[in-house]
Parts: sequence; C-alpha cells; structure tokens
Amino acid sequence: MKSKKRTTIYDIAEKLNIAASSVSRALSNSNHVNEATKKLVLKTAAELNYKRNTLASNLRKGKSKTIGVVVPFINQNFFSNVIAGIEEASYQKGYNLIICQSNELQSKEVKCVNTLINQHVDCIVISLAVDSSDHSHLQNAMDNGIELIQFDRVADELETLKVINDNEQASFEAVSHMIEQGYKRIALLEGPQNLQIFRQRKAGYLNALIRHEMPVLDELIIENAWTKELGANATRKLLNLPNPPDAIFASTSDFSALGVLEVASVMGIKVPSALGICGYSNEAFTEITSPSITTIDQFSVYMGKTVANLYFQEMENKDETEVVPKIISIKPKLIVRSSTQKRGV
Amino acid sequence: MKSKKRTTIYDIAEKLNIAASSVSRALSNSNHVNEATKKLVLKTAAELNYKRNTLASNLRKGKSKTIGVVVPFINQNFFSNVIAGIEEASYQKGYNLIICQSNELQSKEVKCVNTLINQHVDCIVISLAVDSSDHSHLQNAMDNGIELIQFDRVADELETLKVINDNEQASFEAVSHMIEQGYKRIALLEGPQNLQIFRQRKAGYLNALIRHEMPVLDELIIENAWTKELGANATRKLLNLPNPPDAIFASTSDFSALGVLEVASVMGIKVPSALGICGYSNEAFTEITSPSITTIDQFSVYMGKTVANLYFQEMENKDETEVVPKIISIKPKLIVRSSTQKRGV
DNA sequence: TAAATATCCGCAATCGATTGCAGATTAAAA
DNA sequence: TTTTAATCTGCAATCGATTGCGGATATTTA
Repeated sequence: MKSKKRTTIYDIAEKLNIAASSVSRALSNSNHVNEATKKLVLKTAAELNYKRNTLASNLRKGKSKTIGVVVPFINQNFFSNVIAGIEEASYQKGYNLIICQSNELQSKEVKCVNTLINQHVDCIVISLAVDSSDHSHLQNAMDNGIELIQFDRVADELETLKVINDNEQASFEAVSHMIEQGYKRIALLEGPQNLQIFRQRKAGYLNALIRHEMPVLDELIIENAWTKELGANATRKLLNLPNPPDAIFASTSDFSALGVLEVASVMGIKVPSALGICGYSNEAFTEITSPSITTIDQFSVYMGKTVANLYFQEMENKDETEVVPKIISIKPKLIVRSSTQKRGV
Repeated sequence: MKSKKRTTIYDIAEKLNIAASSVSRALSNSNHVNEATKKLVLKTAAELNYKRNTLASNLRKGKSKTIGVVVPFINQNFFSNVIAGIEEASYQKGYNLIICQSNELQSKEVKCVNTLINQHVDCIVISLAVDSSDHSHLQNAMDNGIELIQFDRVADELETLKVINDNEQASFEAVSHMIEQGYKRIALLEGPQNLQIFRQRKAGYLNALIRHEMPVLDELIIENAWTKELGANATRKLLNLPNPPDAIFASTSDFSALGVLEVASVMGIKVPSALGICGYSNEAFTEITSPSITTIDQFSVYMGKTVANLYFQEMENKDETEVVPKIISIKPKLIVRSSTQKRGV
C-alpha cells in the first residue's frame, strides 16, 4: 500500500494511445483538445484514480498557489481567528496555506520566512514577532518575487501591502469613554514600544487625555505589561501608590486586563465603582468575567479575509502600470461592558 | 522587483565553471565533493542569494517534507492548540504544515484531503468533521502512499495510526466525582453519537452510574447539546422538569457548560449547591467564570506533539517488517473547580 | 476542385534539483 | 615504477506537468 507508484499523465496517455500533452490539455480543460478525447481522458483519469502532481505543475508554471502565514503563536485567539479568515477566503480561490509560528522570536521568524521562500509560496502574510527589529528577511522575500502582506504588527518602513487596525483611534475612544464615565486618574499598561501597534495605542491614550484637558501622569504609565502576570504585577504597583489610579486601560491585551481584575478582586477593590478596567481584543472570556470587561473588538476573522482578498485583488491588477503600496485600516469597535460603567448606561 | 528570475544551481555552476551536479552535492553537504569546492559553492550561493527550489527538490525526491492537517475549525481552542503542538514538533524536524479546515462538513473535508493528496504531502493528520460518515477519501489518501494519522475524532474502522483521549475513563471519573459530592440526579448533555468520542463519553457516564448503583434516567439524557445555545436550551428543559436534575454533565464541551451556567444564573439556581456543573476541554474561560467550572483537560498541545512525533517515529521504523496500526491514548485529567464542590474540598 | 482557415494532436524543450554511472585525477600500496 | 584503491567530477536521465511550435486532418470559402 505504501509509496505505491501513482498514476501520471503518461499512464493515461499510454493507455489511450495518445500523447501526454493531450492528456495534460484535457485535464486542464484547454480548448485545444477534442471534446471526445477530453471526455475519454477524464473518464480514464477517474478510473485510474489519477491525482495531478501539484509539485510538478507548480514547478513548471512557476507559481505555487500557496500563501505562507507567519504569526507569533497559532493558538492565540486573535491569530487563530485571522488565520481562519485567511483560510476561508483562500480556499474559495483554490489557494493553500502554509502556517508557521515565530514564537515571538526574530530568529525563528527569519527561518520561517526562508522556508516559505524555498517553498516558492506566492505570498507571505506576516504579523511581526515582538522582538523583530531587522527586516532584511522580509525584503529578501520581496526580492524573490513574493508578494508580502503585513497585518496588525507591521514594520512601517517596509513598503508593502498592509492591513492594520486603527489602534490610535480605538484607544482614543476607549480612554474618552472612561473619562466620560467620570474616571479621573486613568493608568495605562503599555506594550513593547518597538511595535507600532503599542505606540499607536499609547498615542491614542495621550491624545484622549490632552483633548479632555487632563494631566498626563508618568507614574500611571507602566511599561511592558502585556501578559496576565505582568498586568497583575503592574496593578499591584499602581494600587499601592500614595495616589492610586481610579481606572486602568490595559492597552496590551485582555489577558493583561484579566490580571488587573484578579488583583483588584483580591485587594477588595470594587470594579467598576472604585476602579475602571478596559482591555483590548475582545477575547471570548471578557464577556463572562464578573464584572464583564469593556474591551475593543478587532474583527479578527474579517481581518484575515481582508488580507487574503487584498492579495487576490492585487494579483488581478498586477499587470497595471504601477502598484501603489496599499494600506487597509480596519476600524475596531469599542465594546462597553460592566467594568467601566461607573455611572451606569 | 517582482517575479525576477531566481538564482539556481546552474547559475552557481556557471559562475564557478563546474557542473550543476557538483553544486547540488555541495549544497546538500554530500561527502562526494571536495571540501574546497564545497566551501566555494556555499560562499557563492550566499553571494548570489541562492534559495533552493523546494518544489523541484521534492519532485525529484518524491517526498515533500510536508504534513497536511485537517480540522473542523482552526480557531477553536482545542484544535489551534493541537496544531501549535504539531507545528512545534514538525518545525524541529524541518517539516512544513499545510492547514485546512473542514468547517464540520464532509464535503469540504473530502476536498481538503484531495488537495493534500495533490500536494504530495507525506502525512495527513485529521480530526473528523461531525457529519463525516463515508471515509473513502481517507482510504484514498492511504492508497496514494500517504501516512494517515487520526486524532481525537477518529473513525474506528479505519486501520491507521491514532492519537486519542481516553474519553470513557475521563467521563467516568467526572461523573464519579459528582456522585461522591452527593449529587443524586445527574443529567447528561451528549454530542452527536456518530462520533466515537461522544459515544465514549456517554459510556463513561453510564458506567459511573451503574458502578455506583444509581438509576439511569432517560429523561436526564439530552441529545445533541453541543454548543452554548443548545446547552442552554437543554438546561431550560431539564430544570423545568417536574423532577429536575441536581447536576449536569456537559460532556460535549465547556461552551455547553457555559450555557448551563448562564441559564442557572438567570433562573436563580445556586451553583454548586443546588446544581452541579461539569464541562469538557478545560477552555481558558472555565477558570474565570463564577463559579469556576469543573472540567476535563485534554492536554491538547501535548496531543499535537504526540501526533507529530508518532509520525516521525513511524518513518524511522518504516523499513521494519510490518507496521502495526498504533493507537496512543492520552489520559485526560479531571480539573475539579467550584461548580461541582457541593460538599467542599 | 483548389485554396484558405480552423481544429487537433504530438514532439520536444522546459521548470530546478538530484543521482547512478563512468571517467579522471590523486593517493596509497605493492 | 606499476597496480590498486580512493576521491572527485561531469554527463545525462529523471521526477511529472506544461506549452510553443509545426504538422496533419477536417472544415470552410473561393
């Protein structure tokens, strides 16, 4: 059973006593082949359980109908949703997906990208690892004729197609909402500032404060608080300040916000009356904590579909004069829940 | 920049005035090539930014170093974790992953498998769609020399490698635990019985009742309650019985258990004192509901690693006489949390 | 009926890397 | 110095599908 030889177009050709090229044309439904032979070939192919060897086909045609995806972790909600979206759109176009995870490591990211180049993927879709600084591996992919699309965590300086969230706007809205709810001292848990998304979220926070003529207090801005544990640590530190915050915007993730909630709960601090909490991402669990957590929905599945469709559109128009690096920005949505409803609805 | 011609071994050969075969040997680190030329080739390859064309290599060698994965949904926690595990183990061995989702549809599952056959993947890893009944597409893959590994949702009659959970045992333990906590009327939310995993979970439930000399009450067994909504519906029905259950085992999923919890909460029924709840899968959220939900951990990432390593082991031994279809059973772990602690710890 | 066109079909090259085989060169043994 | 063995290298075939080109046949037009 194992590694039995598969039937090729030559087997079909031999059986029907015609040339392999005719078989090929029949199978690819070319119109340079007689309708009768076409039928015959198709019938014989089915009988012999013929499966086209995509490798050979791709080698000859110089394209693989494959999209490579590189994300930090496959099993993080946001990324698995984006991938699901990409898969859905790609499947309809007959494209395959090769998935890699960078584990947030630049070194592994580079290896993944190189593998994908070797695999002759037509397109690489990537969301950068947190410690990604040098981007020559991406330039390299482009130099090898691979379309590159960045999403969410993008390197601004690279001129590629991009699909991003309007992080600054979303952040601005979230903080404005908290201000309107009457919170006066809003702390920020920020992510690694080498990533643009976290810089943008910080900018939105700062803008909101300034717009509402509120002071920016450095002691309320905590760096690198982007996991549940780091969020919890940051919260302990914040709540033990002589003049603690009355709200915390966990701009990094909902996990971080969860850490905040747990610490508040342990310290007996009432949410949302004594402490407002806002997360980021709209993870499934934010709906079922008590109180439920206000957060920001990124439309991750839709984002994935957008990425894939952007590629397909680009392919259709690629013969046109000049391709302008396109950036699609998806507007995230603030989901107001209990954790910030100080003054009710 | 686009679709520029890539450097091949012929380019290197030409530049160095040697044969392409020597370049190939140098690049694959064969010992049938002079150390000096090897160095030279490697150097030149780097200079010309050479990338091996894996398609051509695979075509020639007749293997693709690629594993195809088919799951119902990529973005379901359990599956994305398994995939992450597979990726981790595969990456170390230099294997790539092609990911497909069947969307729980047999028809799409068939297409996915066929695509993977065309792609000449070396191995297909699959967890069946819920409506998967006919399995000729899988047999087909095997007939084409592809190693097949089923995990979690497996077709028993197909003689393949399998990695499964001991669902019956886990189920048995969960129900026994509830009995020991003093629950007397334990309902079962069961999943589609065409899937073995759900049959096994039901069997474990029944065994536990029998072993503890408790009656099996048909009115407490609800079919097809495997989503949050269906779980909620089932719960409403159960709790409105003249003689309602005092515990519900949502054997299908934690989502189903969440539906139970929400209905109980709305109806003002105290958990765990008036109603015990147990889920299945140890989704992240089960830890943070109030009360937290007792559930069963399936070690999903580990399961993925096990699947991949099973394949690699099999490859190493494949020349040995006869390969016995191996089945690896992973023992899940009951995670006791508040929702079933009627009599405390 | 002859000429012009359309429709099919097959030959052979091609995509890029690998590998068995044979010849060439060098090193070791007699 | 000659024979034998070891080490390199190149030639050419191969993996399976695709495609430009030219020839053969069928169809249409003059």
